[in-house]
Amino acid sequence: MGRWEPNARGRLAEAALELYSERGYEQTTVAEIAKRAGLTERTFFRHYADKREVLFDGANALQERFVDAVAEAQESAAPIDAMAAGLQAVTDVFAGRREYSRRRQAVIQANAELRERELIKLASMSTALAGALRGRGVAEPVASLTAEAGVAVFKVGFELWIAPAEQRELSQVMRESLDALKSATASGQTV
Amino acid sequence: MGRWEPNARGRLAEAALELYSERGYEQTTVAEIAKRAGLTERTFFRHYADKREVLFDGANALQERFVDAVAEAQESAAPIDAMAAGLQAVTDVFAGRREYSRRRQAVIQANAELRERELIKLASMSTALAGALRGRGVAEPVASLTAEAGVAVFKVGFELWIAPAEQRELSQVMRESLDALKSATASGQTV
DNA sequence: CCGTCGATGACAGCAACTGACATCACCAGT
DNA sequence: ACTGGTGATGTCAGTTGCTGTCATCGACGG
Repeated sequence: MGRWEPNARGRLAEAALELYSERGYEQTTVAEIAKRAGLTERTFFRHYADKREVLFDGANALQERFVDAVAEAQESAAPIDAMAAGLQAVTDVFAGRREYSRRRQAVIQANAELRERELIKLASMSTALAGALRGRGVAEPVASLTAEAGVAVFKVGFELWIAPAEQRELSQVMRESLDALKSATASGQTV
Repeated sequence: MGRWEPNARGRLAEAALELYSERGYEQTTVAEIAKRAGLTERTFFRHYADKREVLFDGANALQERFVDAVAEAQESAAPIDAMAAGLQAVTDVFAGRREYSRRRQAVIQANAELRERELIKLASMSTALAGALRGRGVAEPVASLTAEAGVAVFKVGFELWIAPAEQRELSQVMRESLDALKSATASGQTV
């Protein structure tokens, strides 16, 4: 049985998204995913820590890109502007994947456990971003708050981008999301 | 066996926090929690949806208080200032419970599943707060972003408040956390 | 005294996840 | 060509979170 097709991970991820879409996350068993990928349940758990993780394979790459861009932003840039650079950098990870993103997000939003998992990925990003900001000399709690705010902008921007009617580019939506945050947190104005 | 001591829920919550503290969340079985509370495993699941939920009994009350305060803030107040009112209203839920909060938070931070659950509670708050802001006439995406920012301020402020050496009042820490956010999101400054 | 109702116990069962061990293809070194 | 090691997989048994179902018991109103 040492014979194996390449790309086992990818086949598992694909099979999982299909099944979660077709019959729902809870109604899908890991054994079914494994079977569709031509593998066994045990092997699924060797590739993914649990039934949720299979939907979040790209999270690491996304976080790295975000963090690196923030860390390498212009030295003179204010924290919020370093975040802006990160938000722009992250944009092209999703190039040409709007439809895929919609499918995946629909599955996630339909299930609380999956939403939990997404939130902890975002929280991990936030922690890492705060670290990057500290590396730029930003003190706490400003670093953490800026990171949280940046992740909020990403989250809201992304959701706008995958909205049914939306046509604009992700990078533009992100810019507008960031501008909305800036205006919202500027006190003494009625928006 | 219809005989039952009052406060079954409370006893379960207490037993759970104790056991999670003593031997860790994963090393504790639901059967053990139930036994310490003088009940059976089945009864545990009648009171709490799952093994995590037992630590989040107060989440509803907290959210209601936050949301109500935002909804009832001065009509003329800008969104961010309505959030400030909410943040202040929420502080006295924790009055005299700093030590308890530390114990509970230590358990949560030590386990990823529990952190996930906490994050989804905060996300629920954020959604509800955005709704309250919309009720005040705030448009999207400003409402969502303001809500997310407010929750971030709460989260960071709370963590500062339970830090080992911290002595200040929660309401004061919250104020400072909010001020830090405002300065952080004001572009064109080096902080 | 009776019937209903709410909280619980008892039991069976599913599915997520883990540990341990065997198997097989492949590859490097001899 | 033989050999030993390595990595990916299969197999199997077991624990535990969680659910459905039914029975039991005490309280309470009539």
